Amino acid sequence: MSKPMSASDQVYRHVRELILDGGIGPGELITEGQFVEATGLSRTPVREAFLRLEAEGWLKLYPKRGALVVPVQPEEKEQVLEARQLIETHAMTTIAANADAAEALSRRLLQITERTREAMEADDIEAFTTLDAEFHLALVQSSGNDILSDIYRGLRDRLRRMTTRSVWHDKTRMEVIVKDHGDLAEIVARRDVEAFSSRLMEHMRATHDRAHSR
Amino acid sequence: MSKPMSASDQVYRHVRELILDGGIGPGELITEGQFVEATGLSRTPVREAFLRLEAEGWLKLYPKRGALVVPVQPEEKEQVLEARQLIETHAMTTIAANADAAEALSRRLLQITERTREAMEADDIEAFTTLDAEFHLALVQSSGNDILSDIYRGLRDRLRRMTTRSVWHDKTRMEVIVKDHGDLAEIVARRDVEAFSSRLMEHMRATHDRAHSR
DNA sequence: TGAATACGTCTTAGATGCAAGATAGATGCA
DNA sequence: TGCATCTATCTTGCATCTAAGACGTATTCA
Repeated sequence: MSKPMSASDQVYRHVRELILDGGIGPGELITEGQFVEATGLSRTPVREAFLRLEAEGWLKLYPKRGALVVPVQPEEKEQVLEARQLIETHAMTTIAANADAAEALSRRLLQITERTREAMEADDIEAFTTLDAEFHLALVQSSGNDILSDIYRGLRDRLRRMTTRSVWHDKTRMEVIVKDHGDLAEIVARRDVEAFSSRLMEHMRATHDRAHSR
Repeated sequence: MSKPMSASDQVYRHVRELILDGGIGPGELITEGQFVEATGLSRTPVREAFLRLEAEGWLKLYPKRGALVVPVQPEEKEQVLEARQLIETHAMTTIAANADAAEALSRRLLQITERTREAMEADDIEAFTTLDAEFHLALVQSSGNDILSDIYRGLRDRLRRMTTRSVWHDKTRMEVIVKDHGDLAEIVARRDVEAFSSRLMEHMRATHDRAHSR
């Protein structure tokens, strides 16, 4: 890996990972001191990491009090899902206008899906989640709009914090995900935007929103 | 105003404004020292501002060398416009599903447009641009998705750096903007998504993309 | 002349010092 | 006891210091 990995980068990733994986928990109040002790570094890099995390919306800094891990609003999941749906469907619309692109993408997606299935069979959760992300990102990226791709990545991170870990450990659920991805790839080949949109909606609901009521 | 306005906040806004208004120019290399001198503050707050600006994508920090004002990619404007179009149209789609909401929004938009016209006639550029932003944001916000609203705000800032200042000083152009907004508000009342989408596209092209060729 | 290298300067990464704001718990008073 | 206030402690905002990386330029050597 080609990483400079400065001290503040390390702290940044460390804290970020804790937040995303739920190791810290929304609403919790953390301090610089905690991580100075934990990492053995000085306050400067810890401070910089906190600043960055605040800029990205994970923390809210309260002067002389500490840093609050921004709580997840109840409506946030709905909104993130809506935004992801919007961007992915838009990408699909773009791609559907070009038969060659659609075919190439479909092949690529099937390939990723195949690797995802292998990861599942090998019980490699790490690889599975990475490939799941890769699938959706490949779709968005193939539309060629880097800005939307960046936004999409951000949305995915936000969702990650809200999705129960158990999802990625449930074999049945993993199978459903692989099947969904296969279906979606096939729909891409057919360039059927409508079908794609509704199938994607089901897929995301099933994955991230087990107890969807409305 | 309810602003804590810490030292680093000040530097942050100062530098950010310079970048957005073109006072610094893409591709330029700036250093902490410059702003330490300019502001009389110490390196710490300047550094924090730089960090924040990097996190938001305005600067790229090169270790031991300085901070590069991220250059605008030639395709970036296209992509930002596409993303804005996507989000605004999506908002319109949501709103069109609810007759009452559509009517309320339309009224609100006409109101803002009226104030915009007044600003134009009073030659108050500052107020004019603020109200222009308010118009579009009101539209997006009325769809109720805070996350999309935040994203939209970010897109607007990016665009600001790419839009010639002259746009906001050209009386003719200002008149066109006011007229466009009036049209859009009226289309919202009619709940005609298709018309809205194409009218919006024209509007944004005319405003931000004078020399659109493709 | 031309390439390698040594050196001086500029700039930042990170450590530390200091002072002030915020809070919780102790203390004093009615 | 109940309430106000005082104080010790915790935490951060900002300043400053050290050291090391990156470059440009001058110097040396062939």
